[in-house]
Amino acid sequence: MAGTKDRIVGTTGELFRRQGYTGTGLKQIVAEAGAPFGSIYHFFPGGKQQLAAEVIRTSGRAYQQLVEAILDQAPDAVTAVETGFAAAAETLVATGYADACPIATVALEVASTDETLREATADVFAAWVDSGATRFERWGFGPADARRLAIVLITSLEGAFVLCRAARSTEALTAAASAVTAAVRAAQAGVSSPEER
Amino acid sequence: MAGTKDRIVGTTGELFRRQGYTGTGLKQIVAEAGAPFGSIYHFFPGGKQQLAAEVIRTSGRAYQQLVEAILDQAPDAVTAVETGFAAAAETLVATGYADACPIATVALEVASTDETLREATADVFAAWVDSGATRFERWGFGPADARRLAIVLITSLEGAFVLCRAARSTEALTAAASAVTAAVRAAQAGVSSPEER
DNA sequence: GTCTATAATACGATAGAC
DNA sequence: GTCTATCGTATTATAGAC
Repeated sequence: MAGTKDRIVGTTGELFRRQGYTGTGLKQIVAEAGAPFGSIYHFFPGGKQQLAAEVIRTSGRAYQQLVEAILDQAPDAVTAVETGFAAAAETLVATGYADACPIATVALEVASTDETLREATADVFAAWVDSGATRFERWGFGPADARRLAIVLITSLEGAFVLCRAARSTEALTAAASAVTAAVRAAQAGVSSPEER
Repeated sequence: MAGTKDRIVGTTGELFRRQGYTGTGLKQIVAEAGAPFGSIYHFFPGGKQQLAAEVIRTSGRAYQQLVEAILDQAPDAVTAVETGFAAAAETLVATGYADACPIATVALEVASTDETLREATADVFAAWVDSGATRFERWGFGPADARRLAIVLITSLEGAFVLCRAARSTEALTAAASAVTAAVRAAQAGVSSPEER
């Protein structure tokens, strides 16, 4: 089965991840999705922008669930972080450094050019932060630390993706993971400033 | 003065930072640079790709010197990190969340679509890492830790830029800074893996 | 070298037959 | 609801006058 609309959203998500928003044409989308051109404007009367908004939210939700599945298997925060970054590195290599964050490229493109789509990316990131914070709280951190660590986790992952895709190397993911675990351990020790040791 | 070529490169850099590579047209570039259209192909026979390659390397070098100037004023690594992230946040707010990393958007766009430009972005990031590593060595870290911390610094900055520009908030930069300082302090303590405590 | 006009093509979007 | 043909307008790139 797989309805035409879902097929359009799915392939658009893959194309956005590799080529970005402005770099992906509607013609290419329908060609790769095996859909007639008119279907886009039938399902998305708002055109490319409306399609993009739905793609951002859909792929953002899917990626969140993927990461949650990995994090929820880990017994503690440090293990979760290490497993998550290792999985990200594996995916990156397996896809020829193409499949990293599904919305980062689009997020940077639209941040200063399209307010509607910027809000869509902001909503996705906010949901990711909430999801991560919930898990850090489960692992015993207070609300403030949990939120901060969730942001650290996501920013480190996003930044590493940028360097890894450019350099075609996973080194940045390894380095970033070490910083996140350092931040986690510092919070576990109850200090976000130095002192003891 | 300011030669036509330099003016084209400069405005292209500003446009790339806000709109990305595919989102910026050559017509818009010459219009904003106050240059005739033909000048682009006079100075850059290779067209948009050659112009982009030069813009990536030029703006990458400029941003590196800007960051180095900030880092070199700090007495120690932690102060340098904190000052650097604070400066980035100030710039971000002052420019309406437009001026973050000059090449990140382009780097993600071309990573899987243009091998020539991907290499240009990779070279820039590599130079940044070397520059940062040199400074961490100056602050007393061994070569391996220095390189790792430099990568941590850059990835954290890049990732925070993504979230900050999307959310129009500097919270991610603050959180990211705390992780970098945690990583720096962990390296200072001589442990990058757990054990003692 | 500077600048303009234009070619060839791709874009997003629309109209309308089926 | 599916599909095609097409409309304007963008794009990159080129040719050629000055």
